Amino acid sequence: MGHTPGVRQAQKQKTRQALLDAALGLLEEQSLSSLGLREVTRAAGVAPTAFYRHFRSTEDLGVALVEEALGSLHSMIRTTMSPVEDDDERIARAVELIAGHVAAHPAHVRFVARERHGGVQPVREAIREQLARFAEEVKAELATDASAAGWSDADLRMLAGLYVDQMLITASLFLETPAAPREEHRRAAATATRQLRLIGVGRRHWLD
Amino acid sequence: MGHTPGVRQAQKQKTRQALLDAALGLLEEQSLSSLGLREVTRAAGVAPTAFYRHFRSTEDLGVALVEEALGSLHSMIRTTMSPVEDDDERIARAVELIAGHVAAHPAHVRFVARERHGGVQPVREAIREQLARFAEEVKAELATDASAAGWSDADLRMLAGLYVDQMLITASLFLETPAAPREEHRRAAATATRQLRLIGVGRRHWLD
DNA sequence: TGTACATCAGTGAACGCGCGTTCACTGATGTAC
DNA sequence: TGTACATCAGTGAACGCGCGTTCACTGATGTAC
Repeated sequence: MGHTPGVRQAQKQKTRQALLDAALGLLEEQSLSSLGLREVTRAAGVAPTAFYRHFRSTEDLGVALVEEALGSLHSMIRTTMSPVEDDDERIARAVELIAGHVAAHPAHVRFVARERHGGVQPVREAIREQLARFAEEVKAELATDASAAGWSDADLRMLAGLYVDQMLITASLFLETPAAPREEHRRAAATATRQLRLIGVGRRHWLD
Repeated sequence: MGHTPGVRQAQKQKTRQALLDAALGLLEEQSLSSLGLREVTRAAGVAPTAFYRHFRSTEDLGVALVEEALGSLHSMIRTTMSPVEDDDERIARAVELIAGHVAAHPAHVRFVARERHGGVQPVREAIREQLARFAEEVKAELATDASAAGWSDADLRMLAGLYVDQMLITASLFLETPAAPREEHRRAAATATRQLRLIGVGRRHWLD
């Protein structure tokens, strides 16, 4: 491929992505703290020693996976949370959006759910930071809403945190309940909808 | 110790408990899926081969730990949830109760939070089953409450699930925020209180 | 454009180490009479 | 109570295996002139 500058870098990125993809696949059935370096390179089709050109350890790779996984969750949370939650139609759309995201990126969702409380401290910390950032954004959007008039800063923070947690709970629920058994999937969606509705009711009457 | 029957059995139980305790301690800083058999026996002070007299594998030990950990959570959930949640004083007591339980059994709480979505399927399943049982019990108690008149079965199930999830979220929050920095601990308690209050408000106006 | 040299992503052999599991055993505990 | 035998929780040696890490290397890519 001649003298084009960046070929080397592009190939390096490709290998790096192959390692991340291989690791994410392996993590569907185990935790990061038991993920082996050789296991990852074997699945990625490179020599074990190539790993060190990209990551210092599997922990380091885990932190990189957090960025990747929460990057994809990022857009979902914003879309889900930006409109008012109180309206039934909007709730239904939010639940569908979460279900769609889980169907599209099951491995990312599983990784975050698993490692949020997992055995690798730097990864837990990275997830905690990202989720705190999300909660901040949700809070900012809640604050612009008309129904937030009279809410204290702490109340808004609490509600934002509640929504972020609820979104993860809902995503986990869909993960445990794959689309295959349709009836179960519908029941999961119905439960998530009901829970968001109850939070919406509480929100509407918060200042009564 | 003479001819007293049961001495052998009692000593066996003692070793078994030593293995469980050692494992629980090691699991503060790693996941079950990376916990080693030799590691556990070393920490328990027995030969590696003694392990097999009690468990078939570390997975099997993990399932036993679920019983132990959720046995201790069991009583807490019942005490927390049995009275009406709407009253501020009751909410405050519930939050204190959770904080106290986390302070008393941090390793058990961490284990459940970690392995609920962890990499070991039989353990996830055992936790799922126990939490479903708790939710059933909470639902039954909610149903006896006067304020539950007019609630559908599905609504009660949803609310019970919401409370169980919320309790785990609160417990995790306290776990991440040890009592040491008093200010942080108070803020965690304040957040948990606010969230339960909002759920209570939603509950009171559910049938409006 | 061509040549000579530098860079560096990926290789493959080698290492020491701790792992899970097997096996025959030991000796305290339990049981039969 | 005493004796002879059975049970079985815990032992310790041994095994083959895959692990993470090191090292000197190779050869394609990049750069200087």
